Amino acid sequence: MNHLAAEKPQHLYERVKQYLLDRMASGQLPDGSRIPSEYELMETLGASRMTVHRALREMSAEGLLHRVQGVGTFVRKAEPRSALLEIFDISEDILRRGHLHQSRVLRLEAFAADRDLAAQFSRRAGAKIFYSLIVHAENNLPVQLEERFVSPRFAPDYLKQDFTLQTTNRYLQNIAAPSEVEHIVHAVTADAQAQAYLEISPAEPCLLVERRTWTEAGPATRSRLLHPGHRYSLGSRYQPAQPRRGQMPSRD
Amino acid sequence: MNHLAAEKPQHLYERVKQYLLDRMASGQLPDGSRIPSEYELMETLGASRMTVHRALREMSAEGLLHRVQGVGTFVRKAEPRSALLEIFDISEDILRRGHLHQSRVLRLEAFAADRDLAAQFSRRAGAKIFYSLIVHAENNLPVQLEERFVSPRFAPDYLKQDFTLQTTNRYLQNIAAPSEVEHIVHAVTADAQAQAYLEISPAEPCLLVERRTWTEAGPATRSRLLHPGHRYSLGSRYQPAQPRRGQMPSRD
DNA sequence: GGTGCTAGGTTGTATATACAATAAGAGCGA
DNA sequence: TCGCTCTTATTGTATATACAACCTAGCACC
Repeated sequence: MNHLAAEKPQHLYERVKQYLLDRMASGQLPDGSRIPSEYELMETLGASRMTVHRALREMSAEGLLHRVQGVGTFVRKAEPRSALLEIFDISEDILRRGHLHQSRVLRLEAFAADRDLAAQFSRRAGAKIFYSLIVHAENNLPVQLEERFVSPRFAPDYLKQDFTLQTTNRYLQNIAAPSEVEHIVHAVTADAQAQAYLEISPAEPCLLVERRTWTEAGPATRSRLLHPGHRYSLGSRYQPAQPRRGQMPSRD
Repeated sequence: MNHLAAEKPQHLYERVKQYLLDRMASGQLPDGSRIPSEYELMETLGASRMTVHRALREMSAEGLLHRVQGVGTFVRKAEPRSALLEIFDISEDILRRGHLHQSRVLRLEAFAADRDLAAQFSRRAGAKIFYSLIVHAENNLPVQLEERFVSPRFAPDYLKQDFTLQTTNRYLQNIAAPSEVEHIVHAVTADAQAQAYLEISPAEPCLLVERRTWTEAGPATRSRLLHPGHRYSLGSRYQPAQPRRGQMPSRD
């Protein structure tokens, strides 16, 4: 548990990024302001221009900076492209609306993975994988069917938890933040059992969010979050930062 | 139609990318296969290793390739899905997969807005609003029905454009980047007409992305992007930035 | 047979250098 | 004042080089 925020990244170009992120966070480089030129950063940080350039180019691609050839590099308001899917803890979502959140744990068990599932967790067929199936309700109306596979290596005590008190998501986040996350959003129809759990009609289209996470040690979790289409949708709203004058060359 | 595809990228590292995309599209580099090493590409394409390396690193960051130090570089299967909130230009998405993109403009006209729509654009009922309805196809299969309302104040020449040559998205982006964007993702069933345009069955669940943009001058566009659920999904994959792990919300 | 070491191939990072492309401003002249 | 050119600052691309990190396969050794 790194209560110390400033663990130094290993690579130099990452330290350049970190340096700028820190200064942006501390307010020394506010939104829209111009940051030091590549040459200045080169001297300040003792890195070569190519290394500084790489760091800035990547931060530009990530939407954190905006660069204009011949002019300079500017701070762009952090683009919460992940706001839509980064957190995705259903209970927080519901509580934020001031509604009642309840979980019903339908299954919580270990089982032997078939070949496909085992392969996704980098195991041999038959390896033990934890499994949970939970219905989340908002004001007593089901809004999410959460099916989750968890690597025992990642969360050995998964089966001992009481997930009516704490969501799986929060529990797993507290073990270790993933180093990589993948989300895929589908529109599907639920199978008969899922329809029963969610108390919906057969014709109801559903949003299916497939979420997979990895840590440095390998695959950690795989989940399928099924939402009734008429009760739930995903949204985000944000302001991309813009340079004060002149229009930006569309895309960096 | 998409003469865009044949256009030679100007920069060398982009040509390296294009070379690989072409070979991936033509089947010479199937999903999962190993691509030539940096040294081999260096000799084949006459670029330096650093340039090849940059191209591969970027394609890896884009999710097109998978690289393992000490082993090699492999083609990662390109699923038909768009990066969730980053690009959202369907043609770029399709072309990036090396597929054929075609647009069919069904309607492109002005009409008098009813009260609700007018209110969204901060106008009085009866105000003139531009409207377009376009089907986008990937390899001759419809993948998106794009319905769009545009403020005449924002894009006065909207109706004069040929949107088979340039997507609405790209045209509007070139006018001015929005200062604010909102996305909402729903799961729905299409109405009869949309089913016909998308060539899907009545039971097929669809992803509906509602997108609204604003500029400093006020509301600019409002769109509804409808995707057949079995042909298209939205996805994102990323590595959370380092400082984010275990980070406490600015208490110091 | 197993174990450990080594060599070779591949990707990852860092640097110095060179030149190109772009934008803003200084200076100058009509 | 207007318009033009030149200079300067800054970012963008390309290359050669060096070394580090990592994986695999093969081989010697016990």
